[in-house]
Amino acid sequence: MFEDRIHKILWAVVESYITSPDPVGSRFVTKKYEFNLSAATIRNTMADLEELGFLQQPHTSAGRIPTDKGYRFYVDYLSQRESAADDHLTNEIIGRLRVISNDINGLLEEASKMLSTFSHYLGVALSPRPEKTTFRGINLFAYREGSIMAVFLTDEGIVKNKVIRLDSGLTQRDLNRISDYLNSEFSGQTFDDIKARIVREMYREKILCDTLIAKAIRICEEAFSFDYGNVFISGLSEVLGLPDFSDLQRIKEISRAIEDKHLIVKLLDALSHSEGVQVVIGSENPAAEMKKFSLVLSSYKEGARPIGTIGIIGPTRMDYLRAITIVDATARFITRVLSER
Amino acid sequence: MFEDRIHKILWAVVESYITSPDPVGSRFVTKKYEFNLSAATIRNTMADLEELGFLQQPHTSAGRIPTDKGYRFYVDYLSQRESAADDHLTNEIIGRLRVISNDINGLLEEASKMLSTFSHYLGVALSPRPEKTTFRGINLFAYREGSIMAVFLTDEGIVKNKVIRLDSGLTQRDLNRISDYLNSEFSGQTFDDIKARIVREMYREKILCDTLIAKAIRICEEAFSFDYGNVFISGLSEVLGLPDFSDLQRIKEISRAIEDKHLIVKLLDALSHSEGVQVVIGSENPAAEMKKFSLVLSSYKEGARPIGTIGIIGPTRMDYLRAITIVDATARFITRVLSER
DNA sequence: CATTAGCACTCTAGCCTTGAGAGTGCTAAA
DNA sequence: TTTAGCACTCTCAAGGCTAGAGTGCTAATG
Repeated sequence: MFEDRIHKILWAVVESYITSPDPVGSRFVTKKYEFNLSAATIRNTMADLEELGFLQQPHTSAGRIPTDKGYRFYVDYLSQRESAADDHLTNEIIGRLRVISNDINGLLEEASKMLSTFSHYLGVALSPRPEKTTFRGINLFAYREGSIMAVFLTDEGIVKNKVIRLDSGLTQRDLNRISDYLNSEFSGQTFDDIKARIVREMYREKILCDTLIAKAIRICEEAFSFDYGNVFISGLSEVLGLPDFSDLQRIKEISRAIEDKHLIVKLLDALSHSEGVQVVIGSENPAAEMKKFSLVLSSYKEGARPIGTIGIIGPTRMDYLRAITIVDATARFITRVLSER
Repeated sequence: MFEDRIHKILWAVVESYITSPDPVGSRFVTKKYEFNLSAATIRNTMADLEELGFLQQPHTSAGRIPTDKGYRFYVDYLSQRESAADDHLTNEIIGRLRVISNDINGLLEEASKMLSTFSHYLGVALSPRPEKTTFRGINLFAYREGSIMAVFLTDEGIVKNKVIRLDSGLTQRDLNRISDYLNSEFSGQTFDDIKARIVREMYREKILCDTLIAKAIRICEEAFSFDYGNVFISGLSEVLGLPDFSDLQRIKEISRAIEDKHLIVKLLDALSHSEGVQVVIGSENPAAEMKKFSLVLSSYKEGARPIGTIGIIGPTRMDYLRAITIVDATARFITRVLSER
């Protein structure tokens, strides 16, 4: 498995600690893993590992626990060997998700619940990043005096609505004409593309000064500027059962993270660019509030384009193998559902 | 204020306990409230109150704390005297809410946050009960093979979308005709009314057997059957700071309540029928999971019709006066916003 | 020279005791 | 009817003690 003894032992310590939250001592290692070495030798090696920054002691004369660097070693090794596909687990997840999969937000909400029930950590699912989705249709309604309600539909099956303030006496007929125009013109393009085009068009129309079209474009300008999408976070009660969250301080930290959805969105958006499942361990985390938690993330795609992110948030002492399997299976499944039409 | 000494003392105990979470003893009452009675007398009265079920002792030789019945006495008295309008608080709430108030879901989400930040308890806001809202318009899109996406707009400014499975080769033109028909036919009616009418229509159309209309009605039937609306719950981190939630057990209870939004919806829906602010204390609560918490609720209305509910969830040891003021102000404000068009 | 056995040392967690403090209930006096 | 007094009860925090686990170092071993 490993060549160096030092790696074997580090691996053993991490694995053991992940399995049960007791600091692991030298004697324990000799018993559970058969290295044919005495406790004293293990002790020396573990002292080395501590000096190298892979392990630490909660206090003198307790066993050792991994540092973030230690977990990193463990996870990197996990990733190296071909992903140990736990087919049983994968199938179970897919089986449960298959039941619903009607509209995408429902699917994502269910996915976040699934992620949490299977992992016993927090499950997170971000709806597709608005600017990456493909425009399908728009409807405009005269909503109140001076306000228009715009309702979008995207290819991904997302419905978004937005109130636009506009001081103009547009009738419902005008609005219908505008929306017909927009639908024929922009349907099938991503919002990113559309925005770029609008900027060009605006310039042209300013010169032509066609009032209706000009107004239409003004509406677009507002309508197509999006805030973040939905975030689905589940599993708080799941997490509270964990030994890692037995003290109030940590509970407060995690619950603050849950309430501050904006932070989560930014974090996940920032991190999820690379291919496949990504693991962020404790202090590797860019956000200060998250430096005590680990993230396991993956993007789901439409075709080849990654459009959104799902993942798991848990303590650094996480069952990474299981978490990676779960996240991977879920992301793949969502990707498949999105391609199936 | 009260005539009977026994009431005076009960009031004092409840108020004192609400102010700070220490069981209140007889000596403490004599000092803080000037009854010109000795501790011994207070003691006797308190023993009486315990026998009557208004107070209880956590253990022999601790002070007394109110039972749910004790709180009920306190709240009933609060309601009797004309609602002590804390104008300052009311204005502050309204001022903060005024900023947004664009679409109703945004308003409700903000309202739930406001309820929690002002009260330091959980803030809850239910979006209007779907069947009570007024239908404004519908749009149908051919979504996938065998599926139709229906998007509704209500007078209240809510957008709802629903995927309808239908194995029929309806073109987008057909769908447009159907939605035009529905819009002209049903616009301005509540979903309750519409449902009733559909049943009648269905019967007629079955006989006439006009395929398009028949299909339209089939769509309606599915489209107008709603699940619950949105629920917005905020303030978990707020609540965790409270002395009432210093032990893990209670935290788990409340977090389970937050995750089980369905329960909250059912509970609030079931309770909010009467006029004005309503207070449900601990064991008065119909749901077993909620018997340790108190609710302060009020409906918001459109015109005269109550269409949704907001409220506060907190421990039974709650600052009821403040909570009532906050809930009342918020509900009134939402009602006003909904009328302002 | 790497490995191991042995041993003294350290630190925690749990348990018990102890004493202070708070509050009660009861009785007898005012 | 109210009050003063007093013995009693119970909790909570602090201190002390022990058992247990694990370490680091040293000297012996193959």
